[in-house]
Amino acid sequence: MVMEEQKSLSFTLDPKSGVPYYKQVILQVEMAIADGRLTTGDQLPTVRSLAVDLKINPNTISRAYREMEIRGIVNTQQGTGTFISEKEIEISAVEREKILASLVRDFVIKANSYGIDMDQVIDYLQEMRDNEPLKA
Amino acid sequence: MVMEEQKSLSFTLDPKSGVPYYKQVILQVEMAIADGRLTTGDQLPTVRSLAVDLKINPNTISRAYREMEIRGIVNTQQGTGTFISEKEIEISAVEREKILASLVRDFVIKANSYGIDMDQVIDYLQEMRDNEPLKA
Amino acid sequence: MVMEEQKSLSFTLDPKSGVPYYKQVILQVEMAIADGRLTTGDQLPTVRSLAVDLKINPNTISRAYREMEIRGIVNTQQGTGTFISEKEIEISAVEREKILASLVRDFVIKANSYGIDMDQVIDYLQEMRDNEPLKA
Amino acid sequence: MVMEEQKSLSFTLDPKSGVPYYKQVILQVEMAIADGRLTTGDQLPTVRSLAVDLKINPNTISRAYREMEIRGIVNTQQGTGTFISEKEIEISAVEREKILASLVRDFVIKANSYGIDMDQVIDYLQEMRDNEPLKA
DNA sequence: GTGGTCTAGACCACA
DNA sequence: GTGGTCTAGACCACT
Repeated sequence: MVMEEQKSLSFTLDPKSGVPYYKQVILQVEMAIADGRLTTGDQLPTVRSLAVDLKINPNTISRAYREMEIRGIVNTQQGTGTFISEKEIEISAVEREKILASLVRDFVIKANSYGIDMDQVIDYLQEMRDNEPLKA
Repeated sequence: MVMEEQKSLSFTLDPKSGVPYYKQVILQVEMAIADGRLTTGDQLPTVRSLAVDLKINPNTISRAYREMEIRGIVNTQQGTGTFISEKEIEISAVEREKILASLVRDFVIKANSYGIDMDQVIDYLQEMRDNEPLKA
Repeated sequence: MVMEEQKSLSFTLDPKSGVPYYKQVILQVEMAIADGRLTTGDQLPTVRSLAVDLKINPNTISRAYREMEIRGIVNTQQGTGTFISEKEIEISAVEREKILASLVRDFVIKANSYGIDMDQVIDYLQEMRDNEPLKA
Repeated sequence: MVMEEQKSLSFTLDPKSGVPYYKQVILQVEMAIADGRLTTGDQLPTVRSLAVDLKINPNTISRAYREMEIRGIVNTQQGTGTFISEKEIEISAVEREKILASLVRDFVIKANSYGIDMDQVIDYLQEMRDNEPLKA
């Protein structure tokens, strides 16, 4: 029997990383969406509560949320909250294959600049996937 | 006869990463030294040629080289060029891991934004690897 | 002989309109692009200078510029300035016709809700166009 | 026989306009009164039906109606409905012009973002009008 | 010189 | 209660 690891959504900030706080928040939301911890309609923590949690200024959270709103990642309703928006992805398999190929090509070139080869990447990805929670 | 592994040196910049260009250049040089693609005495591209290659302002390359000079990573000889110095570059496993993680994370997020999930990405990469086993 | 009216780019704010300052700035940039006063590569006023001009806080200008950056309208380079980005619009005539039709349909419905008919709209548009500067 | 001009009453909301929903509703009622589509004694849609129509929270419609009640624009009779009161609505030419300008401006900007310029828009609209001269 | 990030705090608007 | 806007001012990073 396997422990059903429940990867809950919790935000953390690394002050030393050099990455701005608001970007760290965005990245964490994006990753949570990518691996299924957040999906369409889910509510994000309120600006104020997350600010308290992370011990930073509410404006900084606000900025992160606003930026995601502009990008269409989340949907904000005054007085109600901020929610993961519906992603309307309607592309054919062919199209998707094309996009994937182009993304991979760019990525390989970039990884190559850092001396990272595909085996490492694949291993890393598999590890990531295997640490995912069972989706509902 | 075995194909000798050809790890070529090539620079890439990601304008959207938020990482300043000059830092991206430094990082790539360091990684190349760390994994043997560059070694003591090797010449770096000239400021101008690299600037043309990357389509950015030569000043930015200059700054990267200057900073590496200060750190003792390279040696600049007026009128001759910039060369890798004797100093050993230590890039910890942790550091490598971080870079890898950040590259992969950005990639996964981007793929996800097109509705491509990790499984598809992994499948694609594996297929790619298996079909071109000898390509660097 | 006709006076060549030179519609210069000057920003103005209407505090009474209820439209947030940063949105007013964005709208004015967008309109300037739409009618040719601003085009690819043109530099916007610096954050600070525009703030002084409009007598508002630089952060507010910053916010407007940042939002346009995210939307891909402008391109920002640290230490250099903010520039109108190249619009890469590559759509076929057929596609464009489709989009236009759909935009117009939505617009007509909306205008209708406000009791505005097409004749008024057309007149208004023609007036707008005729006030444009001669493009270089 | 002449077609009687049919100015129908229909509500629309633009989520991206930044104008709160309740204000958009009020504005549209006011415009309808101003140009005769609604007149003293006419009944407005019920809160619920309009909320369903516009797919928004009934509270938002309530608020719009409440505010119009306060301003004396409408009369709410418990259990019966909401009716246009006797008060005259004066919407100045300036006000109308403003609304028209803002609608058209948003439309032009949007079209422009797809690479469609004003001339194309005007041509399209004129053609439309000329081909369907009798359509409301 | 340029823009970027963050804070602290005020006040407003929506539900 | 929610998020939105704006200010004032500090400090940092890039050219």
